[in-house]
Amino acid sequence: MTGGPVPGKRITIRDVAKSAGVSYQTVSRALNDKGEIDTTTKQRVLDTAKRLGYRPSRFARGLVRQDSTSVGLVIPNLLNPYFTEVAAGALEAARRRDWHVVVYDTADDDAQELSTLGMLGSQVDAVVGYFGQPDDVIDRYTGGMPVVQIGREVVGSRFGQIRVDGEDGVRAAVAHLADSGRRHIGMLDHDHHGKASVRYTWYRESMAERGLPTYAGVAAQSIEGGQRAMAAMLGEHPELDAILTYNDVIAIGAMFQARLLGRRVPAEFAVIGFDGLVIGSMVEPPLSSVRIDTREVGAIAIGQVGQLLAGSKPDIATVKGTLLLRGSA
Amino acid sequence: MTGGPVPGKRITIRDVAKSAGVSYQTVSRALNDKGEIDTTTKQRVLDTAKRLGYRPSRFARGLVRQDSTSVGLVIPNLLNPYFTEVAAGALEAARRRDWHVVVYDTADDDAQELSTLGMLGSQVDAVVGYFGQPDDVIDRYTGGMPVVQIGREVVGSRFGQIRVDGEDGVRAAVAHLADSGRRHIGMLDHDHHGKASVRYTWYRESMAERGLPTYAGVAAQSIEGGQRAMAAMLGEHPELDAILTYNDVIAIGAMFQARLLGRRVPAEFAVIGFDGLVIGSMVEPPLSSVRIDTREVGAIAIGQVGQLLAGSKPDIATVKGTLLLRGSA
DNA sequence: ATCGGTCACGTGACCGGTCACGTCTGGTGA
DNA sequence: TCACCAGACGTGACCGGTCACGTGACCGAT
Repeated sequence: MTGGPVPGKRITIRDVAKSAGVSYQTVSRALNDKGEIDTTTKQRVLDTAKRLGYRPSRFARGLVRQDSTSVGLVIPNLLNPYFTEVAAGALEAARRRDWHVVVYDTADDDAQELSTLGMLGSQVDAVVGYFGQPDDVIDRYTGGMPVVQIGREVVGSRFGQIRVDGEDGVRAAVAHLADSGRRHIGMLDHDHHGKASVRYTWYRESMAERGLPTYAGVAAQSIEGGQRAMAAMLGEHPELDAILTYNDVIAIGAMFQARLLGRRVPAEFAVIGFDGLVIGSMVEPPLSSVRIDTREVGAIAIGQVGQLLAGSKPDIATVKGTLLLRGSA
Repeated sequence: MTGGPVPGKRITIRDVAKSAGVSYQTVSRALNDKGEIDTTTKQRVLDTAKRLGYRPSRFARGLVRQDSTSVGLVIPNLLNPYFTEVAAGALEAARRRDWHVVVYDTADDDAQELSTLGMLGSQVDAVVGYFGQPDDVIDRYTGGMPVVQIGREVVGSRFGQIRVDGEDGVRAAVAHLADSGRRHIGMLDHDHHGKASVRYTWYRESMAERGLPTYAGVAAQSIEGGQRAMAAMLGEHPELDAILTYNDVIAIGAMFQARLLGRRVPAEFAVIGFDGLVIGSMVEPPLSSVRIDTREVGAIAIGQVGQLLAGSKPDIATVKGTLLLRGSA
């Protein structure tokens, strides 16, 4: 009557069989609703299975009947809509091939990333994602599995790669700002690992071409992060009349903070983000941004997985960013 | 020299062994960096493995060494920030227990949901999520696995359950609107399966208590959906001076549309959403809402999984919604 | 009475790995 | 020279299921 699962040992199909007085095949039949089994026997088996707290092993089950391909999508932060938009794009593309996608959040944490990659090996057939670790580490942890990296600048690994090329977009953004009379254009980069992003490089080069001074700051990739960084930057450089940001999330926070500090946007202060998120059009004023086609990024990633699984190494794909003017600049 | 993976058959560890002229145990040693193997042999094995395109079976590997618990989180739509906030809460709680969480998006599609649940059985140890299917169907597809349902009104199944109780919050919202002189308060419900949500019931009862007329509309759960529904509703009932919505995403679209149609918010037209999303504070004006503690929902869900895995059935948990006034009402 | 067919169930093999142990080889000390 | 030992590798069992097939009981038909 007590029953209940025993802590130490796993309950197998054979335990159920023994307890119910049948062979394990009969248990399997009862569990999987196959025919060729007496109704009363089936019920008895089902009852003892429940009483014993039996749960089938996902591995043993998967070992026999091979499921469809499943792709792991590793993203640093579910709360950043950019990643969920990419994920949605990948989901959609995978759906067309009848693949499954499982999403993993690494919380922007290196240890989590490794732990995730480790378990990934026994969960999916291929991995797509944004990784912080160097290639060789990822290689070790994924153990030969197809891997597609998004937005990584390092080239020439065995992985599939998608480059996000926002150079023209950033140049256009700077041009737009300068042409509308802005002279003190800053940039809020990410604060990741303490090294500047390529986006910052694009900004600096564009500014240099025009002989404009640069103002650099870094922000945590959240709305609050953008707010704090904007407050600090405006405190230090009140003369600023425009800001570019590493991404839209930071931009939204920055714009919000700038308005809190009395700057009228876009009249006195212009904001241009990066990503072109949908929610950018809902803030006030609607956020201008260097837009990336997130859906396409996701779709390309899935496409590269297909090529890798088929055994060929795909070319590096490039997705270009384009300036999207909405209202904040 | 050609090598390459053969399409039809899976390459096993024994294929590699045969091709390298060793036993499969030696291959296993080489692959797993175990000792007791000659360096040159190891290299030779590694080379042939790569040449053959060998990839270890995730199932066979998992069968032997049992990995840590992993929980599947099934959500209808990654693009709705409410779900990603809940997911983030669950991720955080799972992280504390050293569990893994994999996120599945069902695209609000019944077939996808079933297909996902089916594969889930061989991927995770427990499932948490928002399901559209009736309990018995879910029961069949999950095959005895612990399941925690969020936001389902049907009670009394074998699953863990989390109820989102926004009744007081909705009542407070209606009270607030009525007290500030609104008389024509409508509600935009979801359009799912054609049946009204409990949130709508709460609205209707609150309105009835005050003897106010009700105005009902339905919206797809997206910003555009909210826009369209709001446009339709204002077309039909221009006298409306306030709107409640099924969730914040709809509310943001609705508010945006109301302003496009010339309504000043909150002066002439009040909007109150449901969820209390972070991005609600970034729109103009900041969105008032019946706030749900998404982080807590995620954490409770993981807690219930723990209880179910331990063999006990948790009580139904209830998370209350509270009125959060920000600016749109 | 014998045969064939169906039903309910059991037996063996297998999926693709890992682990414990056994075996073989070569080198070393007595 | 021989026993001993350690390193390198192979053999068998096993993980927990599913599937193809075999077996025995029971039934009606010939």
